[in-house]
Amino acid sequence: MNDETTGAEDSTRDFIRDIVREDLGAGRHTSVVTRFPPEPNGYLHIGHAKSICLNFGVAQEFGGRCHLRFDDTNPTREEQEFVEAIKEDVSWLGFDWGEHLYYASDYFEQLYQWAEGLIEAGKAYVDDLPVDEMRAYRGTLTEAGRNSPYRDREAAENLALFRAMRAGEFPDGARVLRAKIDMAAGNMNMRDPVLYRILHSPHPRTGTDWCIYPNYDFAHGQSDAIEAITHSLCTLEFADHRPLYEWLLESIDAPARPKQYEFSRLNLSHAALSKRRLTQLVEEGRVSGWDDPRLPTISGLRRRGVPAAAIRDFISRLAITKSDGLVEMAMLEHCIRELLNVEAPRRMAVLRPLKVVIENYPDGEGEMLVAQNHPGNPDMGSREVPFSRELYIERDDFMEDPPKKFFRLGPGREVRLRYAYFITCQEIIKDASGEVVELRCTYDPETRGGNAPDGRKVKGTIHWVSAAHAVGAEVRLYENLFNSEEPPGGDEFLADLNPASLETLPQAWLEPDLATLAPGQTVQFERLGYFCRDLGEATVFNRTLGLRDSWAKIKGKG
RNA sequence: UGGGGCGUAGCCAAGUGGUAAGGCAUCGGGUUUUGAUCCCGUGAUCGCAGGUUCGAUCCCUGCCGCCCCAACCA
Repeated sequence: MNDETTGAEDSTRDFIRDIVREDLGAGRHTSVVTRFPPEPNGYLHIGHAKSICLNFGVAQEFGGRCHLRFDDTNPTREEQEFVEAIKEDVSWLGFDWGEHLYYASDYFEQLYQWAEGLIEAGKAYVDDLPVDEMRAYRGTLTEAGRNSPYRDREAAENLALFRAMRAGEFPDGARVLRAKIDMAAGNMNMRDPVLYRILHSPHPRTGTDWCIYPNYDFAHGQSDAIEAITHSLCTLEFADHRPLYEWLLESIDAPARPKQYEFSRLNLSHAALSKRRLTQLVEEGRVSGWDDPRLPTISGLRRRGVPAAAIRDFISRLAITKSDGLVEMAMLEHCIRELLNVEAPRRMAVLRPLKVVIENYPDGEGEMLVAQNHPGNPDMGSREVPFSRELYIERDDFMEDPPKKFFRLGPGREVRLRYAYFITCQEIIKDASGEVVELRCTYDPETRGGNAPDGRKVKGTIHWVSAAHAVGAEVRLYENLFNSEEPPGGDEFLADLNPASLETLPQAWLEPDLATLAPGQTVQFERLGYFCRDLGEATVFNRTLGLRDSWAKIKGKG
């Protein structure tokens, strides 16, 4: 992988980097420490890439470090498989946490001790209210909540109860530990938030050691403090939690006082970027898995053939702000094409084959023609491509009754076969149903390589593959998974699924050189787009992205 | 009707009391053995209304709109 571009230039400026720069300059910190804190309950997607690039990027740029910390406080929905996938994805994106791999579960004992301290200080209490009751007591957005009848228990009783909770003396949901703050607070998060709940569920890392687990608010900030995180960067929806984050750090007399800053999350058009939706798509089998190439997951993009550098570049063009918007998929596509245009070697492949017989080319003979691996970059060298009497060309490159603006093959028309010869269509052969099944053409031996000695020009150049030498493959074409820029909410987003998001072409013909292409390697099929050999199925090629197609626009206009 | 956040071209955005960077998209044009690439060119009464000022997108006031919060999720 080419890691020349990290996507995080030193010139990058945004309000967070300004704060870091200012903090460092004022001597509030000697170095920056950030963290990327995923919950291992799903795969990472491109939205996470924004956070990863920000956190690791800031650390890199300011000579600090970034921790990878799993926020594994809910054993009922987290799995080891996700931990492994997340580590792989972060690494693949090009970031290194070094020795700094942590788990919130590593801090469970410390967290528990802090909770006892809170109880002793009269800042937390055990509440016996059932969930629905607690909800009713919480009030609404416009009405203050009421104090729980258990709110004024003595510290000693709370302590005994909390210890009994830990000892497993109560069933799930029987009691919780709550912070004692203010049931009338405008900020709902301050209305005596739950800190611990009973969950008789084995944890992937701590096994059955615990049956009470801290929730996000009592784990995140504390973990940040334990790791001496200086800048805790999260998305906007946590802004309301900041007062609680600070209240808790203050109340437990934390070993460090990290500061939380919020930025807007990434929204991408024509895609689903919420964990809930992605999980649903995967679990309901709407896609083939977390790494389905149509998904905006990191593993899906990788399988699709998108280079990590393109993702980093895309993220670097996004600004870190607090305004939430919807970034057009076209932006991502541009970054992918821009990178692949430079790096992808060129090859020829015919996706929807139409047979062509060169009548004046000697039967049973053949020759090797030289093709550039990248017309714009001679350093990438050239290769030889076999040519013979029978070829395949793209069906779209022939029209029986072509409009004036169509530059490709038609009855009596002459075109150039890329890196080969000029050919002229002499005859069309159709089957019983009238479908064109074969073209009989003649070639001009004088045009070998693609230029005519007499200086005559042709309007079009088309790609081809020698039938006898071609390698067969299945090619999968992908389109946006959703029709709408912004799929509707609820389960209605399923109705917006694009039925044409995957088109499988069972019998495509590739130039022989492609037989040796490594899995995951992306090349350009000339005039068609960027494709890569699938990471799993060797005979499958995935289309990363098509080339920009101005002909489609002309054609579309009629 | 409570709390928090945000409103600069179709999209992402920079910017600042002195009259609006850049990228993407779009639409024109040029080059081209990929209708690709590349190269040129193309768009803004800065949410609205008042006010302060010689002058406001930037300051003040009011209004409007959008997003988030009432899980023992994160």
